[in-house]
Amino acid sequence: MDKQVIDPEGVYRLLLDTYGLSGKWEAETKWEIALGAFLVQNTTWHNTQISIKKLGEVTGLDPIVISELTAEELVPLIYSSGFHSSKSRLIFEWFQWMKSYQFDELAILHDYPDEEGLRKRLLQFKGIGNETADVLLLYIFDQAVFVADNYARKLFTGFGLAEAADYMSLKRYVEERTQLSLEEWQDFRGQILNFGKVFLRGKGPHEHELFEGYVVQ
DNA sequence: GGCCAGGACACCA
DNA sequence: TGGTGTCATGGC
Repeated sequence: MDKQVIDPEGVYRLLLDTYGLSGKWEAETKWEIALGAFLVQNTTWHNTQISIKKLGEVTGLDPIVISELTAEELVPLIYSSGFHSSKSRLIFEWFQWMKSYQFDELAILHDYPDEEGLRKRLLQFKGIGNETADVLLLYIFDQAVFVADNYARKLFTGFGLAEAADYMSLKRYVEERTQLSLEEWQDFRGQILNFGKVFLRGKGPHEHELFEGYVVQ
């Protein structure tokens, strides 16, 4: 039984056709998305939501109000999503940085016109690594990038792609072979999360039926 | 009661 | 460059 060869964009279409779920990030503002991206690190979305709710009760998720809190004042608000020491510091640093640009991401894009330069700047924050940097580029700065997180690597590993073993290798592989609109890139990320949470669960990538008929090249 | 979740980082060889 | 310990809460 020969497997059908598909490219990374084909994987996106396959997820859409197979499961038909929405990949949209449910958030009111980009501030909420950034907070979610920081707080969810190595934590469940459930615990993240508890923190965001508490932050919302105190600050209204207003970036100006948040930027006036110290890292110490942030700790009890984000306690339930774990790693409160490092995450509170990161949130503090992030909103101070945004404040220095009058909370205007377009002003940041003006200073960092190329995606690589902005990505390097994001990686300078302690607490922002490859995955969070790409999430910020994708949802805050509207850059067409691929987030090669653990679920993405499991997904592409399941399709037999050797590059999926390494974050940057998979990111480059997918980006070089895929032409999507910004909204589709954002949806792609959401589709992969849905796949990981809802369909992969505890299964290893090779145990999922989706992988039986296809290989990615 | 151990294990892990939508990571990142410091330290080590 | 690659492997390992650490940070921490909440749900199962």
